Amino acid sequence: MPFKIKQLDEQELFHAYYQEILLVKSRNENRTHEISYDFGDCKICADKSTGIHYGISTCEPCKGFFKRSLIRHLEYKCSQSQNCSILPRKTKKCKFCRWQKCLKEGMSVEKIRMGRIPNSIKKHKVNYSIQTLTEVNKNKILDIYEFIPFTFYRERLLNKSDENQVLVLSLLKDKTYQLFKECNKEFDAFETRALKIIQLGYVPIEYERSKENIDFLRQKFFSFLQSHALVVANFINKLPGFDRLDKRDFNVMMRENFFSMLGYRSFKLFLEGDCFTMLDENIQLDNKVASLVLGDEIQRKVLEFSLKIASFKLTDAEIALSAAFVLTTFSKNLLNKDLVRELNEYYGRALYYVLNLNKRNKDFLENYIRELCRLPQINKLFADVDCS
DNA sequence: TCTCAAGGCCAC
DNA sequence: GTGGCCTTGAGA
Repeated sequence: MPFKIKQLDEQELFHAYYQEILLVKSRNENRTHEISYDFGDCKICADKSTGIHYGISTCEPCKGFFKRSLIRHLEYKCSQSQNCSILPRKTKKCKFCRWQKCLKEGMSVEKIRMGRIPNSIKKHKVNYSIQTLTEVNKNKILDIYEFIPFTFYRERLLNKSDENQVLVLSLLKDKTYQLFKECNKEFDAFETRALKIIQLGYVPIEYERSKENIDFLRQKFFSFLQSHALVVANFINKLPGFDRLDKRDFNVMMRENFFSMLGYRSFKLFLEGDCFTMLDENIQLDNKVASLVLGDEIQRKVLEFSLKIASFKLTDAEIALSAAFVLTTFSKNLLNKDLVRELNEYYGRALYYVLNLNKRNKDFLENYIRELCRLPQINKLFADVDCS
């Protein structure tokens, strides 16, 4: 998996590369050699990938399977519980689960891209001779960098190739975006609903300020927060590099960013001066409900802040990377601070890369960062609400 | 011109 | 039906 930030320590990694280089050397002595770009593992079955097929990195069999299934997938049925593992080089894979995994990983005919990938990204030409290799000193890792193919690991070790940085940041952006989208499907549906009812002429429902109503809504709000916790935990668990967090730090990260994450899930639902997040299929967490649940003052502050963030009209990729960046920026009481600092470096750069891609100007960046800095304060405001 | 993903073909 | 290999054609 090219997205894992660390599976081997640097010594192990260096050793692995060194062995690989010696193997390549024995096959290609004294000639110019091109090391092809490594597509990594097939996203469906973890076999060796042969390229980008229907939008994602897959092996030939999974490419063929997806192609055949475009017509046949309706016939597929799972005889187990629809969570069969899709293993490489096994012909008896469950077709239903394999097809579901193709969809989940993002295979689609809409993502078909013809033509070549720019050489600047895809290939790195290296010239070497026996002479050079025999001079390689195992203790001087820097000397060997010139022979290491472009990979995420090399980026981590080298931090000096512009081309590779773009590739890594782009992969990180895509993966984070995909994970966020996956976790936030429910809220995306709220957005569709919101746009529809705004078009029809939105009128908020009135709730009487009775103790009974407040208790009822608080209970709904609490259940809503429980399901939000599951979504955030799932998102954090799957983010590249975050699997290295231990349980304690994971909990700290969850606690210290719980409501910031709710914000990132729902900023797009702040429309027309109101909030269109749904506590369940019937109850909208609009301004009036929020006032009953949180109290007037907190509701007003949260609304003002959320409308401000909503006004930036962030793209989905910006939202996803901001969420990951915030998680690593505002988690303070951690044991493994170095790890989170390292993750913060990556996600911060990926976010900056996306903001640049979207041609965000200096004013935008300054204003956005200024608002981001208010997140811990808003988070605390929320956390102090007594929902009991 | 070259690269590479899509789709075709066919042995298994 | 699967998957390895080949041809085709888009695009850098």
